[in-house]
Amino acid sequence: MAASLQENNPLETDVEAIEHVMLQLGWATHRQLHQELAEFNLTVSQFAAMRALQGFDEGSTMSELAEAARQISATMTGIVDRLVESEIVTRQRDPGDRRTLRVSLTEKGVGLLEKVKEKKRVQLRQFLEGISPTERKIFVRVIGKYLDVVYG
Amino acid sequence: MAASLQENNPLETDVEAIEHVMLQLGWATHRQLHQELAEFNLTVSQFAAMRALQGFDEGSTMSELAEAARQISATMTGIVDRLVESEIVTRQRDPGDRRTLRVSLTEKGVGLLEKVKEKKRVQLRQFLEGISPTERKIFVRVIGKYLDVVYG
DNA sequence: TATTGTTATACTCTATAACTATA
DNA sequence: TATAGTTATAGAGTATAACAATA
Repeated sequence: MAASLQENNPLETDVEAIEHVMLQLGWATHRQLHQELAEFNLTVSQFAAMRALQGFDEGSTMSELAEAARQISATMTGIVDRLVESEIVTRQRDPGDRRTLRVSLTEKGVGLLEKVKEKKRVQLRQFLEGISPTERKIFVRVIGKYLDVVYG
Repeated sequence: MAASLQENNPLETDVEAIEHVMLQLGWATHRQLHQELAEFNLTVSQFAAMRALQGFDEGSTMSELAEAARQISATMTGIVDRLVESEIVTRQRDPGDRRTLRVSLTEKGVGLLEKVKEKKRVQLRQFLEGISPTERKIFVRVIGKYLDVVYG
């Protein structure tokens, strides 16, 4: 029955194929990144926070940062504690509203982030060289749509 | 300078675009899954272990399971402890070699895994309906190549 | 002695609830 | 009173190193 459903419904065949490949991708990506970041004494959550901070030129508040990195603020407090300890970010009171904190990447943080990203780019170049320009364009567009639908 | 490099080198432009989108995808996927699994009282690592167990009809040893789920065995011991506690898997001595353990999904475990996967399929169908069959085929093939290159 | 797996330890992440300081 | 953020607490994941049981 499942077989005949699939024969008559190519969408459903693709759903199963993509379900498997996306779950595989998600976990493999996470574990791989976890191990690569260990060489830099970083965790995946810390790296996500560092990436999120790139988007804020004037420094981010704790709440903005938590939202951008998909965490709650209590969790982000601990993550930033350790990034401050490692001198990767600074956390300073906003003079205008002393309840608010401004978190910014230090020079060291910016450099470290760039180093990690360059390492990832090496893998990506190898991957992209194996697919055609058309496939590349479609891939980027389709991943964008995936993000919209699943996390939009 | 970076701009002129990119103008003359479409590959490098794609590297930057895909670097961003893949890191975004990796973290968003992880956090989303973490939150969705909480409703089932599961963690992402437990779910990865459950998925890995599907591939073993006769039950998996701890070392096989650890490798399939990309963990070391000491970590897997703790994960399986909690899956046994929740009656999602069983862990039994192999009579032929009493050093070895055989881990298998219970009926409850199989059912729970199917429930989670069906929930993910609902999102996937919505996504796939928004892209053409050609794009789907390319997407599956390209993701497969990505997995080969990056985690090969 | 070699292999299979667990235990001990230390640290990080995570969510919830209660709390402090400032507005 | 409302807002921004931290602290306290409890549980889970992770790697390393030392250990026990079996072959």
